[in-house]
Amino acid sequence: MNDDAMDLRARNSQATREAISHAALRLAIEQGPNGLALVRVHDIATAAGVSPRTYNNYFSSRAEAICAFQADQSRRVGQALRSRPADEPLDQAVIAAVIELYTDPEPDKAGLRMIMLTPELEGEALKAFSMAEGPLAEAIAARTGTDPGRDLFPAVTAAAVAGAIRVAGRHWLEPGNTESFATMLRSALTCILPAEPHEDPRDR
Amino acid sequence: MNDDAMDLRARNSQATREAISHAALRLAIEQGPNGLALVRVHDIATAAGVSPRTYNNYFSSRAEAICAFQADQSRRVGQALRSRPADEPLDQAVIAAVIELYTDPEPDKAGLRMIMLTPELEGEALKAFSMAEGPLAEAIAARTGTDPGRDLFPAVTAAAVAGAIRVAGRHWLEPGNTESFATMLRSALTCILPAEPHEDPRDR
DNA sequence: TATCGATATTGCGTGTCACGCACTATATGC
DNA sequence: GCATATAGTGCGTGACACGCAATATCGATA
Repeated sequence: MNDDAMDLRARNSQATREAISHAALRLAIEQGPNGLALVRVHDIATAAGVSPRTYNNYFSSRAEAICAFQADQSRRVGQALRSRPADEPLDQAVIAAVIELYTDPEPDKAGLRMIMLTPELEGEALKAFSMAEGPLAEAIAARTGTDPGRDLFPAVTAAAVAGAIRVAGRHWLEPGNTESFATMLRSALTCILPAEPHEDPRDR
Repeated sequence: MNDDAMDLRARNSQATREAISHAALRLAIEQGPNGLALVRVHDIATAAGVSPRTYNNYFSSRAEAICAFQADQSRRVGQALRSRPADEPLDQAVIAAVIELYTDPEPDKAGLRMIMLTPELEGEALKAFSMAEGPLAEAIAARTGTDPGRDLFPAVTAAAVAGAIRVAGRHWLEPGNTESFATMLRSALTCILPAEPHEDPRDR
């Protein structure tokens, strides 16, 4: 995660990756949610200062490049939860972690709008948000002491959290909306987070 | 939904749609999760008895055709919830509706495995499951008397339910697993369903 | 039942894309 | 400073999605 932790090659690689992804998102935003077809691979590559073939070494579709930032963000949720104090109740820890992660740099409304409101990006956007589920489920399992192999709670909760973030984003983008993103996230997450995992009566 | 409720033309349309989708899924299963590239559009069209161009009138990608059944299934969740008795508590109603819908015809394990375990299908599979969210959120809002414009509860719960179904499916597919799909669904849904919507302290 | 009109199906052409392969340039480690 | 692993690139290919226009087919109505 820290650039210092990576060797020089990996850092360069990461840099071009971000250059491509950033260029892709920027160009997509310029054309708006209905002009995605106008964003050609050649343009993205040129804007990022690489050849089209190189673009394709990093991403296997335009959608993937455009949504890469959201995907990376999602991947960090698990780690964010792990960095919360261990004695914090699960619900508060998750809420705090998510809010911190999604509002530390001012969230990019244009980018989120592009990703969530472009029909051709729907699948990739869902993939991006669902990237949080795996690591998050593990972090939840670690925190609650549940075995993710037997108990569905961690995976289900992780999926629910990812869904709540998505819904919060959607509502945040809605036209007449004055609330902050943090507020929307808290409202959404509160809907599905119990303080402790339920006892499943079927558990053995 | 009832065939009788549709125009004859619409019924034929639906029939070819299903023929194409069915052929696509069948061919995909034959090649397995790692041979999706071998399923050509031409093969799907031929197997369905239509021209390649016609296939493309119904679906705009192979992935969409393959996942169409799951998508249709998801679309029915809202209606299934509405058909539960009005005095049933929300959690029980949702659980009963989902189990009924997903186990009435014996669930197609091979199809589910194909859809959920094929990397190239991941985005489309997520889209398919998320198809449930819209109608389901409306049904939940209707049942709980909440205004989906102001309150995030219906949308968030719908997303959580869709996620829980997904996770249940994933676990159901896991190798050493003797439980029935219904059991997995109940376990998963129990993790995220409160009997009643929470009071959001921020509500006004 | 015969005819008309709407609609589904199809063929063709086009632009784009993803990717395998082989070659070159670059920089990393010794 | 040199050998070598790794990133970047050019070219060629196969497949795909889709617009357009012509045709076949079906369903309703008199």
